[in-house]
Amino acid sequence: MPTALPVLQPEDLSACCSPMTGGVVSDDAAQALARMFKALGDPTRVKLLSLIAAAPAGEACICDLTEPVGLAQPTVSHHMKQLVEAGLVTREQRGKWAYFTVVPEVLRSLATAIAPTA
Amino acid sequence: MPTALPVLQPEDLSACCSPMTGGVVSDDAAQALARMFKALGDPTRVKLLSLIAAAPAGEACICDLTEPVGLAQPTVSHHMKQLVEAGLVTREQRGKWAYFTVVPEVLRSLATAIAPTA
DNA sequence: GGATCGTATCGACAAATGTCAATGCGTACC
DNA sequence: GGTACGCATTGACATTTGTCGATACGATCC
Repeated sequence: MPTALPVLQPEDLSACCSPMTGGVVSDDAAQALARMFKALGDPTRVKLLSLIAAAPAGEACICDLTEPVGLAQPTVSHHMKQLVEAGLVTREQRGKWAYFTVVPEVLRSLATAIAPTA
Repeated sequence: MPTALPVLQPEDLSACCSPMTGGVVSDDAAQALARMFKALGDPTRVKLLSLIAAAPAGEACICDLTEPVGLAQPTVSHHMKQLVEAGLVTREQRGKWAYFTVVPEVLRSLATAIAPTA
């Protein structure tokens, strides 16, 4: 990363997530959308998101995720950082553990952005 | 690309596109989903998809796309190949021109896959 | 304070990605 | 046939990405 993009905030959704197929998107919107899609563009991260969503209280810590995806802890931590920076997941520190939760509004916005208008 | 993955077919959708957040996805589903998301994980390709969808008959040739995205013709061709291989777009040769069209069913499936169940 | 545990960061590395100039391949038109 | 045009492929390059071991940071517990 050249200059460390800021974490995407839910407030940015209005600027990005009108349907992609309902008219040419602006450069900024394309950038914001691509940022989120890129975060989902790795099988491990798709699985991580799915694991978190399916976890008991809709939240999971790194220790819950390492074994299911079969990767080393630093690698999982790295992937989670990507998901957080894309705004798809939030991170909350509780004691020694970091709990991750999906952000449904962002997923919903992404879904509407991708759904064809026709 | 190590071994040139086959082009994703719409028939594969059932295997991949149940909601990501409605239970842990299989490795195959994660792979298929990530493949499509990765194709959308570049601002240029988001814009290309948007341009095609917004084009007069819902179709566009490379020559229509080069100028709006401001990239060289081989680069645009390369990006289009990615979108086609991900199954998001189809390619049809008519005379000298190659016409590209979005595949609404695939976009719809992707949208439902990403939409939170809760 | 010291030990332990869960995460994050760093450094390194191979592999993949985005980009372009040059070139090849079909198709249309003369 | 020859020429022009649209597009794909190739080769090259810098950048980014996914991965891990080693290490650092913070919180908890003794």
